[in-house]
Amino acid sequence: MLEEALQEISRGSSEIIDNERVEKLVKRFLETGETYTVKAGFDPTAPDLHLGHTVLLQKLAAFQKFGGRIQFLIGDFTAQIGDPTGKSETRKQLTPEKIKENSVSYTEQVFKILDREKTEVVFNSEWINPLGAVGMLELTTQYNVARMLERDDFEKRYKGGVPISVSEFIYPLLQGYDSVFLKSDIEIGGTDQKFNLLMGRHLQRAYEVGKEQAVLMMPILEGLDGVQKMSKSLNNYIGVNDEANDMFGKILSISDDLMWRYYELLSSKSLTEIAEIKAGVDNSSLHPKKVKESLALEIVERFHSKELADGAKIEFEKVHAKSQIPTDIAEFELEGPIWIAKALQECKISPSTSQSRRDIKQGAVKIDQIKVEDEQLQLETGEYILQVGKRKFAKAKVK
RNA sequence: GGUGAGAUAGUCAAGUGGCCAACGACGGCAGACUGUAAAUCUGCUCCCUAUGGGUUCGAAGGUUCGACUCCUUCUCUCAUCACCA
Repeated sequence: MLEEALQEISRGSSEIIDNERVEKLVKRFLETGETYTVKAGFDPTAPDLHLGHTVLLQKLAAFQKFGGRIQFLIGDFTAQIGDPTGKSETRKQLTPEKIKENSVSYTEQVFKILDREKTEVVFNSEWINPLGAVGMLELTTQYNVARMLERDDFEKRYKGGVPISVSEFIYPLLQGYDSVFLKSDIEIGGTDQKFNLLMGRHLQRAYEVGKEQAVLMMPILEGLDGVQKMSKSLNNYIGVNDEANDMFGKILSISDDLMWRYYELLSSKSLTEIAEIKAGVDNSSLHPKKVKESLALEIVERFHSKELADGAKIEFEKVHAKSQIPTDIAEFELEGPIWIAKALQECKISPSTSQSRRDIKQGAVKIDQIKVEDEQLQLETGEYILQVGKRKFAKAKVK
C-alpha cells in the first residue's frame, strides 16, 4: 500500500526535494490517519484553466487520496506584483472584484478534479496585507541580493543588462512567506517555480516554523505544438471548459511523441499500463491513432461525461474519417443574392473577402460538398452548407 | 540631465527618393500525402467583386511631380555618461 501510494505521488514529477519527509507523512497517514497539508499557489489573473494546470491539480488529487489536505492558494496579493518567472511584463492591476470573480470561476473548474471536502481555498492578501511595512521589512532581511541573483533568470537578466525591478525580488519572498503562514508540509509547483518553492523552505527555517516543507515539482506540459509550454497566450492549449468535440479533436491533433507525454502527465492509467501500450505501438500490434483516441476519450470523459466523450468520437469519425458534415454547425441568415466570398465572411469562416478569394482559388471552398470553381459565384435563395478547408463549416440561409 | 541608437505587417527583420503592399525568416491558412499525427513538398499570407482601387512602414506637419526613405516637432523604447537622495 505504501509503495503504491508513493509511486502514485511521485509519478511524472521532475524533482522532489526532501522525499524522505513526503514518505514519512504518507506513511504516518496510512498508519494513524493523521493528515498533512499540501500547498499549491495559483495566479488569479487568467481564470481559464487548461490541461497544463491540471497536471498540478491531478497531483494534488493524488495527495488527497493519501492524507493530504490541500491549501489551494489564490495569489491575489502577489498577482499585483507579477511573477518574474519567465517573461517580465508589468501586470495589469486587477480590481478586487475581478479577482473575486476570477477565483470563483477558478474554483468551479478546479473541483472537477479536486475533492472539495479536502480542500481549503485561501487568499494570500489575507495575511500579507496585515504584514505592514514593518513585517515586510523584516521579511526582506531574511534574504540577500547575492543569493537572489543566483536564481537563473535573474542572473541572466542581470548579466545581460535587462532590468530587474526590486518588486520582483519581493515576489519570491512573499510566496515563501505564504508557506510560513500556512505552515505547509509540502508545496507543489512547476519546475519553473523551483526558486520560489525553495524560498518557502528557507523562510520556514528563518521564521522558526518548526518544519521545512518538502517540495514536489511537476514538469511543464507542452502545448499542442509540442514545443512551447501550454498557455492561453500562445493559443496552443486545451481548456478544461472546451466543448467535448473540440477537446477530442485537439487531443487527436497532437503528435505521436507528445501523446506519450500527455499519457504520463494526464492519464490516470498506471505507468505499467502505459508502458504496455507503448510496447504495443512499438511492435505495431496497436495503432497509434487508436491509442490516441483512448487518451482523448479518457480526458474528455473527465471534464464532461462518458456520453459526450463517446459522442465526440463518433462525431470526429463522421467529420474526418468519412468526411461528412458535422451535426452542429452555426447558422447564418443572409440577404441574397450574395457573392460567395462575402457569404463566407458573413458566416465567420473567412476573415475577409480577399481571404475567401484566395481560398477559392486554392480549391479550399465547398458548397454542399462540391468544390467551388467560380470565384464570382452568387448564392441565390436557399440553404447551403459552406465549408472552408477541412474544419470550418457554416450553414447559410439565403433569403 | 548630457550623449548616442532605434521605432517597418501576428513576431523577428530587410529596405535609406520612384522598380514597395514593402526581400527574407518564423508563425498562420490552404492544397498534396496521411491517422485532421509528425515529417515532407506546393501555394497563399493588409482591405475592397480586383490585370483596377483604397489604406499602410511610431504620431503630426513640411519639402517634392513622387517619400518607408529627406527636413521639423512630438511620443515611446534602448544603450551610455553624469548627478542627486
